[in-house]
Amino acid sequence: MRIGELAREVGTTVRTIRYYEEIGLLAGGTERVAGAHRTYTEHDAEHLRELIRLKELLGISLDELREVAADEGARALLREEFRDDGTSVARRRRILDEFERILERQLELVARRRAQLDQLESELLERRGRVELRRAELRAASPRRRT
Amino acid sequence: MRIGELAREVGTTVRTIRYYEEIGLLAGGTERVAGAHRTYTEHDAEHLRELIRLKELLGISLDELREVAADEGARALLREEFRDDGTSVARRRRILDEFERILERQLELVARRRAQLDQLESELLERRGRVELRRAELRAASPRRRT
DNA sequence: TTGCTCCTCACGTCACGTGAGGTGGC
DNA sequence: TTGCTCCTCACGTCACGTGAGGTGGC
Repeated sequence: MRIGELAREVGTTVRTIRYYEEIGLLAGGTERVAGAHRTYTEHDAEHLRELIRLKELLGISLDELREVAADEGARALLREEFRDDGTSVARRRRILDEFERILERQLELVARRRAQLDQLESELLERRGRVELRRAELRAASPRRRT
Repeated sequence: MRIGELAREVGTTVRTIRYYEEIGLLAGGTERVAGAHRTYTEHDAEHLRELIRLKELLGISLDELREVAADEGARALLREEFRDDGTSVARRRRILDEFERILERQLELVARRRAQLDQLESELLERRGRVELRRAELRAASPRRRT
């Protein structure tokens, strides 16, 4: 797939994808000679979608995102090692530990965001409650005639 | 309160506050002669805290935030009109309608964000579940000796 | 008077947007 | 060959960060 299709598929712009490649956040698809078209796989699309979602939802900078991306890259390597028949059980246990550590970190960021969102929502709901109260007072003080 | 204290209190920077004033998002506290110190009230602090929270949590641009701010400004005016003894009951009803419309709009943005966050979380949890599964498989295949 | 905080430019930076001018594949 | 999408500069923009040089209040 070419860069335009990738952008459409993950809901971003061509410029953003090129920029992420520029700052080393995204590998430039496969290696290519200067001026040649960039090509991407469905796997690249998954990866990018993931990054954009983390950035938008968790509100982290591209620098912080780079760390997450490094985690994801490491994850891919570890996954391969895990699958290799030659890998010892002890080593496999450590790989699983590492996977969990990465996931826990992301889950904690999600939890933190959710807590903030919950508080905002409860405040908005409380305000709406007060508006309803006023409305009830108005009804009690001067009921509207039925038509 | 002066700008430094305001910044500390709402968790932002002096520069950001000045910038928001520059683009007309924030009234510059009370009117002042050029070069004089800006002063703010606790009410200004509330307002700014609100704006920053909406921006960070809902991920909206300062342009969109300006609309919300306009809503908030309108709200302050309407609130005063509501309190005025001369305001008719019918008018008060319409003011309450307006308050609710504004709150509903913000609540919907919150709901949308929450849905996205929920999906991200469920995917992370599912991944963690798969890791746990692998771990169980390892234990079954080659149990670790008790020490 | 000394510190601290404030002020106004004004240039720098991050994360892209937006052409300009040119090349590559169905 | 015509369209479309792609390419590489490179300058513009948004939302601030970061000094430079100077003034104001406890």
